[in-house]
Amino acid sequence: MAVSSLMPGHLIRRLHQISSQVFAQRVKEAGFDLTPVQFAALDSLRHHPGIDQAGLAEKVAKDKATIGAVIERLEQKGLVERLINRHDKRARKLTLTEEGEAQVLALIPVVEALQREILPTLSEAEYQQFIYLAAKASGISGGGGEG
Amino acid sequence: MAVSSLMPGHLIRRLHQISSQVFAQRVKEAGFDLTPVQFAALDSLRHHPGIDQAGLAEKVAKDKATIGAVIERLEQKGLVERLINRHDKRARKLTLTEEGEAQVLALIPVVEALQREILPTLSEAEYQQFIYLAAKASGISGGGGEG
DNA sequence: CCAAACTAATAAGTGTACATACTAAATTCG
DNA sequence: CGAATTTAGTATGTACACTTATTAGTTTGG
Repeated sequence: MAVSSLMPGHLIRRLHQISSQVFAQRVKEAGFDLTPVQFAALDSLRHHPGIDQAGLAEKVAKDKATIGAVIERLEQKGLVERLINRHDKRARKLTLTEEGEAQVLALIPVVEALQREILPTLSEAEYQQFIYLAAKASGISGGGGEG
Repeated sequence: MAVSSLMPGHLIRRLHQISSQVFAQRVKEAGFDLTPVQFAALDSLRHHPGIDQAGLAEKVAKDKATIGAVIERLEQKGLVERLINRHDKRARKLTLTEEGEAQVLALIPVVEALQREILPTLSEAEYQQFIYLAAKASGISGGGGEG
């Protein structure tokens, strides 16, 4: 078989695709129109109201140019408000609109439920092991604490 | 912390980013200019010369529209040749050029070596476990065979 | 044989994702 | 205070990744 097939890089790309597809399908079925990144941004915003784009970019581990585009679309959908910070006119304070908050709250159980479907062939023990390894590898939790 | 942070979907996205970045850096250092997908396509082509775009799309688990664009770029770089199939004028037979084959062969050890760097914080046992779980979850190898 | 169904590839449109370059504003330092 | 640096955000360009629609060619069925 091709050299690359069993390598982490290739496997991760495949999982990323599967994950995106499951997410898109379930969210659409639930009657919403949000991508994984848009949901992550909204969820992060719910926990950090008033954060600026650079701060949000760091929270969701994305480029600031990417986040700019994501926020742009969320603003157009009326889910996020962008206000210039009085104390720093370069920065924009981001907050969820009522509609934005309503959509995140409605989607949280949907998103939680679909996680298991991303890895349907893993047993429960394997699923937990995967989360542990992926979290450790991605630096989110190297062995306990939270950031 | 944000609801989404410890979910497979989010973790997989982070790993995908890390993977892409490590790949880009190491390949660039080695003096080449190929993305992960371009490498995967070339490697697959090495194993299946004369395949058409739809077939290649299936091999690397990508959309045929995506593969069309990837092949387009590889053709422009002179790494792939695209010839209309005599027996089916809709299809294009893909083959590596000499330069294309040379680049894949030169990159294989580089790509193999960088895999470990994608997951540097995992122990060797954890690394093997991750590959096993990811392969099982992505349907590439549920416990042995090849696809 | 020819219309209908199917298939390979391209085209167009949306959404990440990142690098680089640029503008504007804030901070630092002499 | 004013120049140099840093920072926040936007703009541009490249590269995936997928959906839907279209074009061109092939196969099938009546």
